[in-house]
Amino acid sequence: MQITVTTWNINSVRYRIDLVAKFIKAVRPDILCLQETKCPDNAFPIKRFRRLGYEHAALNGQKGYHGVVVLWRRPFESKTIRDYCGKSDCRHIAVTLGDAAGLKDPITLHNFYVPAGGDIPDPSLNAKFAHKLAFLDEMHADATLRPAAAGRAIMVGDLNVAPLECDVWSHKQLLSVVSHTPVECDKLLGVQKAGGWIDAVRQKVPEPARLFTWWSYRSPDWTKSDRGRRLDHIWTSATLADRVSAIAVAREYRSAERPSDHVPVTATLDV
DNA sequence: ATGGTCGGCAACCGA
Repeated sequence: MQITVTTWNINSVRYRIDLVAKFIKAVRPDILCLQETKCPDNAFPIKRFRRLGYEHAALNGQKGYHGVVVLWRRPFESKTIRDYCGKSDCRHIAVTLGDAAGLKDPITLHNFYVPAGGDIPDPSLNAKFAHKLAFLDEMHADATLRPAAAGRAIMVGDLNVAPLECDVWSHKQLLSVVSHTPVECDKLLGVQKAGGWIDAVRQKVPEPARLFTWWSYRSPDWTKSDRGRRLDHIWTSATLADRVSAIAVAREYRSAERPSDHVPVTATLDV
């Protein structure tokens, strides 16, 4: 069975619902993972997604900030929400795809929204950066994020770290910019290594090819300078790594009317 | 070197 999985930081799902619908009609992903929905569960546009073909939704939203969701055309086996750093700020949701959807060997799918970390890359001066580092430490320590032991798994999301030199427009100029500082890059790669995760995107677009998924709202013309970063990720357990047949970064959505600052990233897998 | 732009929600927070 072939499935396509999309991850997209949508920066308000209600504000950009028509753009999401346009993407769905064009790409028709089986599973859609959104971050920064900024929408409490009781206000989520569930009917619109149902009309677009997604009968099943696993929601973890709140008012105003953060929020993640997984939408699927088929039923989930189970849904799990984990809180990190003692906060219930809607940055994680996991679902299991299994029997009910015709999958003999189940797959756990994690959808993350890692804290951005503020501007100052010093945890003693900036509580938001300290929170980001602690969040990555908890991910590292989380046994449920170790598919090497637990079986088939996919991890997607806005991880808010561009870990490789070719994940940013200028490695040197971003060394002290939050999202590409060595400490957070090391921690994210540590999470990856501890779980035996394979970076599915970099498997298809290997170093040193530059690849970005986010461009700041603050640059007046993002296409001219192309000063982007790869903050959005799709990882698979080693058992699924050779099942990834394609990766697509839908860059053109950054040029949409009223765009998100992130673009959709889609993986195609034979499961 | 600095400030630049978003969305939520109604003054700033978080990004």
